[in-house]
Amino acid sequence: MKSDALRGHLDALLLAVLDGGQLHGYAIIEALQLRSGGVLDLPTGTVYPALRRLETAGLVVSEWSTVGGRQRRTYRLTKAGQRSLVAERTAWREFTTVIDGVLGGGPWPAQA
Amino acid sequence: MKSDALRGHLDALLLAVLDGGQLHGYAIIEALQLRSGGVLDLPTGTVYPALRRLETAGLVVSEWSTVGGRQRRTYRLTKAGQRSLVAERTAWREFTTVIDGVLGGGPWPAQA
DNA sequence: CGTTATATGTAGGCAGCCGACATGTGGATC
DNA sequence: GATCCACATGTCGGCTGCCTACATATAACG
Repeated sequence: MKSDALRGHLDALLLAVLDGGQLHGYAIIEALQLRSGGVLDLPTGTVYPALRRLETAGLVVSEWSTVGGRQRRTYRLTKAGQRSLVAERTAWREFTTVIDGVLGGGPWPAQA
Repeated sequence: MKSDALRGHLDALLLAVLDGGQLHGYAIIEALQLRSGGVLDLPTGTVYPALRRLETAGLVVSEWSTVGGRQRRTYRLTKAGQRSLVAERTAWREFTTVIDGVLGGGPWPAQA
């Protein structure tokens, strides 16, 4: 899958995995791999800055902890983040409907 | 719909409308509006350069004509373009499947 | 004669994602 | 006890691609 396709949908993915419970960055990457059947393998250079952006936007909050001597920054959704996730899911559905409508139609899918 | 979402899918849209028959740039924009129910309103600054790119890539060819005193550049799919469209449709299906899998799952969609 | 619809095009900018790199711990292997 | 890998976080620079704004020209309508 060409990486450009992800553009603009990354936030939705991150919010979605965090909807299943709080996770730290590394675990988020693993969760995305698992949920996507191994297709999504997002680099840290993509995920970590994205999480910071979400936190700046108030959609997630983070908390440091130490597990087995290792530093972890655990993120969880805020109320605003949950609302945003709902909006993202709706936007995604609309988006796919529109693209499907254009791609799907054979010669011409009848207008209006 | 935020325009970033389109990233990486524009080529597929253009190829798809041209699959219904040859069209000139302006008509392509109108066709996309029509097929999307008015949601897609792509600016000329997006569509025209994209068509040039597709032509450079050998996926479409263009031909000038004059209709009612107005210059038109009409594009049509090449064999490579049709093949590319098939590939784009497949990629789109895989893409939506993956994202749906991540977004859709409630708390956890059962692994592997 | 001015405005709108038709029709094409370019240049510059911005945002998002990624590649490469840097840093540090813990456990296993040799 | 040294080395290597998995775990864990982070930054910076760059590329790519879409959009805004602008420029141009004809036809039709008022």
